[in-house]
Amino acid sequence: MNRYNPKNFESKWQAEWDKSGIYKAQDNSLKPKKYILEYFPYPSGAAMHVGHVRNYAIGDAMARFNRMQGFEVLHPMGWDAFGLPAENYAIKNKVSPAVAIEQNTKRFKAQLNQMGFGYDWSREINSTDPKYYKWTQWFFLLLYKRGLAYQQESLQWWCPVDKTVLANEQVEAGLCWRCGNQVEKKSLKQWFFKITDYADRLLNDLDDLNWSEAIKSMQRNWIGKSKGALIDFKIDGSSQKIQVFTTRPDTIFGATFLVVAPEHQIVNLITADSQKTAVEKYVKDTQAKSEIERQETGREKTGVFSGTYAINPLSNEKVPIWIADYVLAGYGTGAIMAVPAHDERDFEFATKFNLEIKQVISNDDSGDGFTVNEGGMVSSGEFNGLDSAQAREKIVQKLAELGLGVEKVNYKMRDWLISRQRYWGAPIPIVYCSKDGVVPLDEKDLPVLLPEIESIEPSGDGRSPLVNVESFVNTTCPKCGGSAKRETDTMDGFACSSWYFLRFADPNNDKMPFDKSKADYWLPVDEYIGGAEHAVMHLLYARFWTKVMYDEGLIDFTEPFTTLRNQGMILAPDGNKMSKSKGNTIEPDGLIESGYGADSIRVMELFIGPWNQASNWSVDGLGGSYRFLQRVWKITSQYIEAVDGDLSSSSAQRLKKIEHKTIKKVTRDLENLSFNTAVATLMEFVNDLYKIKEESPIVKKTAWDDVIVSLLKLLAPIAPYITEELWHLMGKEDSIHLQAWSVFDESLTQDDDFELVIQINGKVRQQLRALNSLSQKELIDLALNDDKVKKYINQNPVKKTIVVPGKLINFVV
RNA sequence: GGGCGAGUGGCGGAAUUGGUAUACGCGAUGGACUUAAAAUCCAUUGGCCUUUAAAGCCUUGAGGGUUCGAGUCCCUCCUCGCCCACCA
Repeated sequence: MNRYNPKNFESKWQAEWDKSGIYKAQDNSLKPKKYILEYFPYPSGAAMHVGHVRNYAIGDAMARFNRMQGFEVLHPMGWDAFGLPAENYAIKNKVSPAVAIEQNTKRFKAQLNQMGFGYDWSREINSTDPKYYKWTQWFFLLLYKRGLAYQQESLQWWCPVDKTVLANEQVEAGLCWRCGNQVEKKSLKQWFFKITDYADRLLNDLDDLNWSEAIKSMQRNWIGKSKGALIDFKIDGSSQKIQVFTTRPDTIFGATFLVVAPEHQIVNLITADSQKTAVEKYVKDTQAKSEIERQETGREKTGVFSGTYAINPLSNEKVPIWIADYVLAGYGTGAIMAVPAHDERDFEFATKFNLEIKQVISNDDSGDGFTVNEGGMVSSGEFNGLDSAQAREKIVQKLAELGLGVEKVNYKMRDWLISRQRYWGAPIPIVYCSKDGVVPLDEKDLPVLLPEIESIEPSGDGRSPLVNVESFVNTTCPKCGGSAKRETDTMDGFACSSWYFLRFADPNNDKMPFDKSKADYWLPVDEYIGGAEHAVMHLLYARFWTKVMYDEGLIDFTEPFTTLRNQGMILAPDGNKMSKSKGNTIEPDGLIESGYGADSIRVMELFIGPWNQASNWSVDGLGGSYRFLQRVWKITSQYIEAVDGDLSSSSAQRLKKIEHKTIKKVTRDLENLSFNTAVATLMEFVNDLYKIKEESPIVKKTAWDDVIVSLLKLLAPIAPYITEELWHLMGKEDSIHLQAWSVFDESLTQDDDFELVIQINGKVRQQLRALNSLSQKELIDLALNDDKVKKYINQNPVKKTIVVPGKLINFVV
């Protein structure tokens, strides 16, 4: 047989697997199902590098392992092709996005195929296909129908580089999540999805998900639920009032001033003439500050006195009203009651501007009192002596009686802004009629096709390039039949990815987005694999849509992804993130071309370290993976070519034993996603086989049959090509990937004896072989008769003897 | 500042319920094969330690504790990574 040369057979098997359709998932299977999904990729201009590949290598190993274990596996792939990355690539390269997407998907698909990933390509979807986005538009109408899509004019995040608005989730520390440039605020009329209606459910249902705590806490943090109260402060000498939100109504007697955000509408009203110039200047200065500046931490507090006072509703004290940008206009009511004695920020502000600081909670270890969170109420009138937690309720009760306060739950999460002033997205299925106003389209009018146009560059005037396409804009009103204009904004790409996992269950349905029975069979996704970067975007949106679909009765489950797996990043050998701009990407294509083959890369991706930890790519390490596969090739071909003969029964027994031990260990490792140790175990297995072969040469059709079959099967999920090739060289029929997983016999994994470790005072001093059948007393006698042990005990009396059966003895002397 | 996670050889990393620390791989060194190289195969490879051997001692970020026994459990501290960050 030839030497191991992956070039000789990898593309052959790709074609063969494709032809025989071995990865097709059956909708009506009697087997238990397993839906394994990797995030569907953006087919951007940059090809996939070995970092991206890891994601798919993990999913593919899981899919193959589960298939061999008897599950009906759905492992599909598609393209998240709408959105800025694809569009920007198209603009930069002066091609139409549609053409760019076609080229890039082709390239990505070829890369996935050459890596040997087993997808059910009969279910391939593309979010830019009208057959797909028809249903994305259908979901828009569903949300509209359910009162969850609405239009509103307000200040929005605007990216001046990408020339579109962005959702809250898509702005990271004042920067656009896509291009990394500073965003601005711009007032525009926009479409929103009312995700805030689902805030509580999105929060509560997290508890039962098998997701990492990191991602769950990111979502909890993002939803940002806090319980508190709305409290009205009358403005002194006016009938007007200021409403504040606080989580600590118990501290109200310590509220020595109010602070309102500079953007608050009431600012003009409360500004006294004497302070007019100062306030106007402050408000203007604030506007000039970038979002980044405003969000800088450790920044010194700034603010200005309005010149007016409010009345504390319980203490009836006159408290000054200040204007400061440390209060955010968009959260709560945009105004706070400041309690400097018990809030660090208020304390800092009060100290700087010499405002009164009044302690209202104290406890025994309180010191100066300013750090006390909970304790007994002081200086709080009738509430003195109460515990702060109790006072919280009593005070809200009292305020409610006075008609000045009410309990309130607040969320940091805002509604999801989904309009984009860009060309490359699914058109929003809405028309504006001079007679009927805003009119949603009928389902029969879907899809609203995205017209092919020449200039797709956004103008930056807050309108999408589609406004210039008259044939698109001018239409008729579905209600009155009169002339109407289409909405020209397109939907956020995240709308497309909020339901794609359902489409895979029924990808070619042209009557419905999916058939309910198919969705209920395949969904929820059992294993969802991808990076952590989607924690508060895609993963929150998809959960929201799923709940809406459940409420509409389209599906019977409320969470889309039962288990979420965030794989660790593969970094460049220098430890940096791989990126095209840094020029440090390593693509699989070249490695395959130079002879390593896809299997070596796959072994390396999984062997490099725990699947959920970041690792640096190593070219030397890849050589090690290749050598391992070569040894597998060699030992298998020696077995195939061997001449029949005899094998000593002790060698046969040894083979059997290591085979079953290996099956046991690898099975457990794959169940636990411990791919790196599974590979290590297989390497040890092969090393052992070499040793045994050395002692007694391989003979055919004896103990070696099962051993080699098991070796190939155990390796198949990780290295599908070499195992398939060797499987067929052995003369086997069908694909190895459709075979049943090897099972181990527990009794065959047991040894007759074990290495007894003998410790004296906790230090290992001797190791002896001991039979499993020995009693504790016999073990102790065995140990005490050993010369070395005798030497260490040195005739001292043994105070204590600890025997761990099957493992060790510790003598305390 | 808050949350989550992690610190083990020259490097990536391994270690069921506390029970032989350093599996497996890389790198390195020596050897076999070869005219030579590559490839392959074999051996060695935590530190004190410098040629070998024996013996000993030390070693899982630092310090303490529990225990017959701690990488693993508890306390204090240090460092790094990721996420969030003036959310009242």
